[in-house]
Amino acid sequence: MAGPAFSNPISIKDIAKAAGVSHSTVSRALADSPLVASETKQRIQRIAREMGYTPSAIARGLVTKRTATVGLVVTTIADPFIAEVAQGIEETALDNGYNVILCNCSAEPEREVACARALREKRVDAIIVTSSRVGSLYVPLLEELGVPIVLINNQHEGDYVYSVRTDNLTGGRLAGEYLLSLGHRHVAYIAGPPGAHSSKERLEGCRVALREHGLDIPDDWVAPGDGRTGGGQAGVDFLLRRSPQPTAIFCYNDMTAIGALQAIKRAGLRVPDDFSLVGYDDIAFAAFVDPPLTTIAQDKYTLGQRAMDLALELLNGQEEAGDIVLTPYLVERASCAPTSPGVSQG
Amino acid sequence: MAGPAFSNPISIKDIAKAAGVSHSTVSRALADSPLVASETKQRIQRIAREMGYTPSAIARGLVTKRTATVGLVVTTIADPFIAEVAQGIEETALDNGYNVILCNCSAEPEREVACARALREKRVDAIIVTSSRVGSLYVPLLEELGVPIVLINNQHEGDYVYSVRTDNLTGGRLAGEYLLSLGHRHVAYIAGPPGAHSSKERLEGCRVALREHGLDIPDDWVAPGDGRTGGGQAGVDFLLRRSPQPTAIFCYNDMTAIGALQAIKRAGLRVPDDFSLVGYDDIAFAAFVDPPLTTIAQDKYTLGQRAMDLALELLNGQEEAGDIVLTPYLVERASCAPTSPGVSQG
DNA sequence: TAATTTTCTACACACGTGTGCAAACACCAG
DNA sequence: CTGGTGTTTGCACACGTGTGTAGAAAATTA
Repeated sequence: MAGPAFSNPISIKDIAKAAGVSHSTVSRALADSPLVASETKQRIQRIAREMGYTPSAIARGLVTKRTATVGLVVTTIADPFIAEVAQGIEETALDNGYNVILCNCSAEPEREVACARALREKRVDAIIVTSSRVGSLYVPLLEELGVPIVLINNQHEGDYVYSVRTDNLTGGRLAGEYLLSLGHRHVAYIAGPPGAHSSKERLEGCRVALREHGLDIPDDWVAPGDGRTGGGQAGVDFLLRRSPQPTAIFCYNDMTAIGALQAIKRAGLRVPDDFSLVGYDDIAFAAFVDPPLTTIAQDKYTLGQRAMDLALELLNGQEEAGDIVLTPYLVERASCAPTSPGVSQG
Repeated sequence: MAGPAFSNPISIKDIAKAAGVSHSTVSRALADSPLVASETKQRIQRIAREMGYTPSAIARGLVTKRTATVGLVVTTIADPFIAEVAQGIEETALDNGYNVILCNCSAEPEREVACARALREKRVDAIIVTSSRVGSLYVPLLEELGVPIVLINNQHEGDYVYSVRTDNLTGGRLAGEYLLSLGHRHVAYIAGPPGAHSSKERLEGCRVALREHGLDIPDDWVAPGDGRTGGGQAGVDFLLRRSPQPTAIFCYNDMTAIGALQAIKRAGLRVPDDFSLVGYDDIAFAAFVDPPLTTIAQDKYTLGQRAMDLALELLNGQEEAGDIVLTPYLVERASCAPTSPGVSQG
C-alpha cells in the first residue's frame, strides 16, 4: 500500500542542533579542522556517528566544484575486452575515492549525444572513452565541458585529450614474426571495423615483419570485418574464395578469430592443420575455444588502471605523461602450427 | 606547462544578467513554466542556447532531492552474464533520463562497505544489486539509506527490497527433462559458488524432473564448484573419480560448463559422446565453444531492463509488482546426445 | 589589574537551482 | 476614474556543505 517512509538523511544542521553548536563548527569538526577544540571535535564526531550521518556528496560538490566522479563512455559493456578495461578503471577509481558513471553509447549518434549531455550535467571531473570506433562526434562535444578526457586505444588530436594505448604496430609485428618463425609465407588478415585505426596499424605491423623477409600481405588477402564473430566468419568465407589460399590468418581481435575458427570448422577444415590462426587482445575466452587461441595479448586491466591514474594526475594538476603506450606480447596456445617440416624461413 | 584554463560552466545567473531578468525567471523559462510570457521564454531559451548553457544536475539534485542516478552493484563487470544484464539496465536508465554508477564490489567486504558508502554519499535514487553471492553484508547497509533496492537473481527479505529473477526451479527442471528425453538416467550436477541459493534451486529443479521418472541425483554426484571455469574443471575431476560415472552433467552455469568441457577433453574423453553437457545462462560464448553448448537460457538483457523498470516504478510511487519472475528456456545446441538408440525413458 | 595575544565559535555568505508569495503591470468592466 | 481580475516578474528563502571573518572567551603577558 503506502510506500515505506523515506525519511530524509540527516544533515550537519541536525548534528549541530543535537550538539548545541553551529553547523559550521560541525562542518569543521568533521573535516578535522584545527580550528575546533579537540574535545568539541570528538564530541561532535561521536554524535555524528551515533546519528548515522552520511555527508551529501552533491551538496559538497556544489561548493567544491568536484564531484569525485568520472564518466566512462563505452560502445558496449557486453564486449569482454571493454569489460576488463572497465574493471581496471572502476577499481582504481574506487581506491582513490572516485566513482564511475557508465555510459553505453552503442555507437549510435543520438545516444552519444545523450551520454555527452548527461555527463556534462552530472559535472563529472573527467571522462574516459573506450571506443573501437574512431571519429565519433562526442569527443568535440565533451571537450566543450572543459574537463580532461582520456582516450583508451584511440588517437585523437585535441587540447584536453590524453590517451593510453597499446602499441598496435608492435602487436602486428609480433604476430607476423611468430607466423614467420613457424614457416608461414602466406599470411592473410581479417580486419576490424571499417575505419578503425587500430586495425590498420596491426595490419601494417604484420606487413613490416613480413617485408623484412621479402614477403607481404596482398590486398586481396585483407578481408573486411567488424571486430566481432560475424566479421570473422565473413572474413573466412571471403578468404576461402581466394586462390591461392593463405596458410595463416591474423585476425584483428579474438572475437574475429573465434568467428573465423567457427567458419573454418564449418567448411570442414581444421585449425591449426589447414590454417594457423592468431588473435588479438587475449580475452578470457581465448583460452577456452578449441583449439585454444594463440593471440597477441593486451594488458586490459592495466590499460584501464593507467587511464584512471592519468585522469587522477590531470585532476591534481600534474600533467607530465600525455600519451601512455603499453607493449603487447604473444601468448602461445594451440591455434598455430608449423607449415611443414624443413621449410626454411629465409 | 600550465594546464588549460578550465572556465566555470555558465549558470542561470549568467543568463539572467544577459537577458536582464532575474534568475528565477530564467529557471522558470527553461522549465517551460506557464508563469513566464512566451516571448520572454523564447528569448531566454535562445540566449541559453547561444551561451551553451548546461544545467547543473548536482545543484538541481540538492533542491529536488533527486539525482537521476541509480547505483549498480556487481561482483565483477568482467563476468559476461553480468555485463549483459548491466547493458539492459544502463540502456533502460538512459532512455528514462537516468544514469548508472557502477560499483565493482568483487565480493570483498571492505570494498562492499566502500561501495555502500559511496552510493549513500552520492544520494542515488535507487540501487540495483546483481550478485551471485548471497548474504553479502551490503544489503542491510544500503537499506539504511532509505532508498529502494532491486535485487537481480537473488532473494532477500527486507522492507525496501524488491527483486527480478528467472525461475531457477523451472530452469533446472527443463535441463532434467531434456536429458531424460535423450534417455539419460545418470545425471550429475556441478554446483555454483558455495551457499548460492540459485545453485540449490537449479539442482532441485533437475531432481524434481528426475524423480518423476523414479530417478535422482545422488549426493556424491553433486560436485562443488564456484560458478567459473575453474569450478567446472574441478567438478569434472571430482566426477571422474566417482564410480559408476554419470552419462550427463548439468552445470550451474555456462562458465562452469565451459570449464567442464575443457577438463573432459583433457581427460581424453568427448562431448557429447562420453558425456552430455548442459549449461545455464546462454552467455554469448556458449555458441562458440566446441561443441556449441546446449544450455538453459536466461534473458539477461530483459532481466536488467525489468529491474530498471521496477526501480523507476518504485521511484514514481507505484509499487505494484514486487517480485518479477522470468521464465528460462532451453537452447539446444550440440553438447548433448542420446545415450544409446532404443533406450526407453519410462 | 589591565592590556594583549591566543583559542575557539558563530554569523554570514557562497555554490546553482527551484518555488511560494507578493508586488507590479496590463487589461477590462462598471 | 476606480476597482477587480489576470498575467508576468522579482524577492526571498530553501536545499547541505564549506569558509572568511568578526567577535567572544580564555590564556598570557605587562
